[in-house]
Amino acid sequence: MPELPEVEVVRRGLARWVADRTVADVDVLHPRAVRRHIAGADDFAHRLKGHRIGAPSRRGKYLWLPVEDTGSAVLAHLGMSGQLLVKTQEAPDEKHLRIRVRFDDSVGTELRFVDQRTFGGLSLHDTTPDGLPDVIAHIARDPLDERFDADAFHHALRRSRTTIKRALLNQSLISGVGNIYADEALWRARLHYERPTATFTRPRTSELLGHVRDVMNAALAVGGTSFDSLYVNVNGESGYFDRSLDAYGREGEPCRRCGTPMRRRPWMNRSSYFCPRCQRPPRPSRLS
DNA sequence: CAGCACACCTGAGGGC
DNA sequence: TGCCCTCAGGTGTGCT
Repeated sequence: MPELPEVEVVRRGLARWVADRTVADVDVLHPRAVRRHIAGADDFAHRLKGHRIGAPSRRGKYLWLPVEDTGSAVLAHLGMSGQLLVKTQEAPDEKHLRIRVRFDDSVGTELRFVDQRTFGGLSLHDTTPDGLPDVIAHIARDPLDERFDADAFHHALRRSRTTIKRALLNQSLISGVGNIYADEALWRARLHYERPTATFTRPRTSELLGHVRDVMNAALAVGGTSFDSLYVNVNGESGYFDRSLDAYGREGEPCRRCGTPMRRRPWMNRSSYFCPRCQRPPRPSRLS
């Protein structure tokens, strides 16, 4: 599942292989891939055709490509299985090819949006004065953004009657963290996923944020190393990062700190992985 | 209004 | 062999 580091590597690939090229033609092969573009597939294609693509940006798991001279941008979310691939025009279509973008140049490559489970998609939106697509104005800055507001995040934790993993996955408080990196950061911070946030001290919040950044930077470092070689990461063919995970998916395997078998618990229609010894559950609270 | 459940998808994998 | 069930999970929506 693409989370922030994966999306950032895709963004870098787009900056290298797609920015500054002019769109010749767009094929939407599956309507669901543009479902967030309310005006429909034909409108999406028409509004891109003939326009030059600017430098890609990212916030959390969203990335966008400015469409020059239009005040709009192509917003992309990869969902759970989406990939943005740069392929030669001769390459055979992928089984789950949803959108193809051809360019008006002689480079010989095209941009493809491929998505098996169709949770992701592309859409065109007006941009706010600071260049952000209007529909993601509610998405918080991510922890790798130098303007991420750690104080605001901490105060939101204090204010909320929620638990820490819910807060980490709440993209309006902190963006870019998904189920995998949430479990990883909580394991590193020795925090149980159901710990209430209202009592977090500032040092505890800071330490957790540090672990979130560390685990993301580690993934980014791995993904960033091979990104120059080909289109390896922008096309995702080698899969997502070879993550060396300490918590996620390790049910029954020994905790890498204390050796206690890791556990998996159903949680919000997904799973939480944790060490029952390092990450003690909070005492039941009478606060409702 | 905050918090939470649920719909949306498809393919892999396990049980029988 | 094949059918059915479960699981994977980010986001927007709608309900309490």
